[in-house]
Amino acid sequence: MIRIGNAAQIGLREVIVRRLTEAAPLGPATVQMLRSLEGFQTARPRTELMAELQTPPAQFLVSGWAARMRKLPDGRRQILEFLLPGDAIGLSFCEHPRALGSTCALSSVKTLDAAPVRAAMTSTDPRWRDLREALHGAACLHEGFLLDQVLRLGRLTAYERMCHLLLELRDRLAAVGLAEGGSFTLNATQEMLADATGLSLVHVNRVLQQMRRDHLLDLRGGAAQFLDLERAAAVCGYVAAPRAPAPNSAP
Amino acid sequence: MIRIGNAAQIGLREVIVRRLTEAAPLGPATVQMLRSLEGFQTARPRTELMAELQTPPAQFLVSGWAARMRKLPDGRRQILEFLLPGDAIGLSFCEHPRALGSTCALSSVKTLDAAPVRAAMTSTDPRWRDLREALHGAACLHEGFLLDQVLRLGRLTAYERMCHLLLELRDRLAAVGLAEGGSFTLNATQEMLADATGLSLVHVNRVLQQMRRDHLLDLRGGAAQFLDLERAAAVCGYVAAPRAPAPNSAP
DNA sequence: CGTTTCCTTGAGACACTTCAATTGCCGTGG
DNA sequence: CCACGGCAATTGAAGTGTCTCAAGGAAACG
Repeated sequence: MIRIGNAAQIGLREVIVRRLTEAAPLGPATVQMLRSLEGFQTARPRTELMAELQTPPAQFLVSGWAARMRKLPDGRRQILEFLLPGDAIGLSFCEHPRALGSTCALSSVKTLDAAPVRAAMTSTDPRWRDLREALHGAACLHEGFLLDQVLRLGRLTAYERMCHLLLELRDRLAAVGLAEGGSFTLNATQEMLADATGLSLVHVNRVLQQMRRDHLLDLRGGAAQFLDLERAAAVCGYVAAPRAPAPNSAP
Repeated sequence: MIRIGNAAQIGLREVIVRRLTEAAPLGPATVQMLRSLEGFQTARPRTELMAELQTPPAQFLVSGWAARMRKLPDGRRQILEFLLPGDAIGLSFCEHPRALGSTCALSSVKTLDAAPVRAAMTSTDPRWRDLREALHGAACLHEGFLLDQVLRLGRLTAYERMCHLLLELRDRLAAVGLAEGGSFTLNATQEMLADATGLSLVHVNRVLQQMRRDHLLDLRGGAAQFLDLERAAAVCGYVAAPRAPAPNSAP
């Protein structure tokens, strides 16, 4: 990790606000606080952001992709979950450092120090009540994604798995303004997709080609585009995570 | 669900105390409170304890096994996680009801109302600080089990998966005094094991037989017994979850 | 430009699934 | 008491989804 200068990176903070707003509404004071966070860092691809069992320095991922993963002694790897811009690293409500997997940068990554947010989270200051609610909500969404991952790996075919995963990534990116319709930037190699879906690299390649032939997904370089989101969702039984809790949604 | 009379079921509450104590030490007042919980209910096998997306009445599972699961329209099912005696149902820190899966009884099940615990959890009363810590710790363990499940489904072979899962179940049961050495009661059919490991029923049967032939696991009826816990752990790369946080363990 | 990383393709092997049928085990009811 | 039905465990045989091994091409990078 290398400290970088205070360049014009105000825009990067916006993903944090968007990410938390989808979990619960934020007051102006909180938004102001998030927008004034300081302490950027960068990390190169394939470097470890946070080792297993380590007490984590709280950070927000503001640019690039990362992943929590576990490795087996014989070299097998499993990506437990992807971390996208706006996601927190080491900011769980669990203060116990547990073997929750090591966190690695998948692409070039920028992070922002989240110490003030951690402080607000553990305090009982009524000023940050909205923030705590939002972090709570975000943790719930997070757990939902983990359950989706279990379902994918356990009961979906390779084709369905890939489709389901890419739809989830698209949704999460769209929530912070990083996807336009079916289009988004895929900051991961096919090998990483393999480690996430529990498939072999070769098979991932074949599945992606099949999706292309089916006119479901167009993927060239890092640019992914779903050609028909509804059909894609139908193919793999994908249901979007509940977003910003609509007021008065339930009677 | 049927209310049952106030029979002599004080012993059942003990699993709750044990389960929480392994996460964080509890003061006498808290133990007293847990031991005086009221409101037993029973549920028959294969009945739904809690529907998806529903606001849950907080409960403790005190006897029998349950599971959180998701179902696909075509009949495929995936068990997301097992719920064992001492585990909480609908007592997460997430108050948002989200599609976290429906909860079903796998065997005959007894539950205990946890409303007082939920109240203590959401309050800031310093009396229940230890309880909140323990619930926190339990939530961390819980997340760890979910990550283990992802690793199993993604990167372990059928044989390893089964071994890994059964070792986890043994450990969790041992933590509340329901396993003696390698022996424990398996409150699940082979079909349920299949739904948990993402395998077919037939293959589960064959894997279990192979484990028996390897003198790794003896399984007849509901009685399971690991013949060599260390060898079993080595076979599948199992590492036990960190238990009761040993005081002064880290410098 | 050379080197590395990533993607692509082919062919054979095997882990696991599906289908189908049998067995043993209860609890029920005649 | 035995016949019955349902559920769980077991077994066999055939099919297939996915993996491994091996190699070639294409793009990215210094």
